[in-house]
Amino acid sequence: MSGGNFRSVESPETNDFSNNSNFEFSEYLMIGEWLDEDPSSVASELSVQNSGFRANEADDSGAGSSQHGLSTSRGESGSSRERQETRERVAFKTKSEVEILDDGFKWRKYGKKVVKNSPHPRNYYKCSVEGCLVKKRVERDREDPRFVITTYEGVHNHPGL
DNA sequence: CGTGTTTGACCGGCGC
DNA sequence: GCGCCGGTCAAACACG
Repeated sequence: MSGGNFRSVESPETNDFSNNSNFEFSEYLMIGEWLDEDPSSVASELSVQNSGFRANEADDSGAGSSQHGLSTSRGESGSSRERQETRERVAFKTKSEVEILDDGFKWRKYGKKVVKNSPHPRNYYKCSVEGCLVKKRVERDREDPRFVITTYEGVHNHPGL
């Protein structure tokens, strides 16, 4: 991996996705956008939109240019309770054969676990940027392996935006 | 040499 | 109190 940049400034290399259908239509479904204190809106808001997500198989060169709307900065209210930042959870259901979805940021895998509820393993990623405590959870749909559930947790802090 | 990936073990919370 | 489940860390390794 050597994306280097988080967004824009893609390598001049030619993206040849022949064997693997690199559908750029990447459509993601916003499963839910809820806070730790508002789990009522889970799986309630379903929106189908088109973004600049791109599915890569292994080698990727073009950094997708995506500007998430994750900016629900919520001031800390709870006195002595939990840390700060790391509450916004956004689940995306993307139709992709690969789990490596380049959202424009670099992620470092820090663990893999198999949940009993799914015959597929769940991958845990964290932003490689220091100071950025954003975490990403990637999991496959247990009934539709062709779908990938990507859950973003937290907001990016690095000056990349 | 550095970074990131990989796998297993460990831990905390919750349920029973 | 123990068992289960999910989540995280850590050491080693692979690769550029």
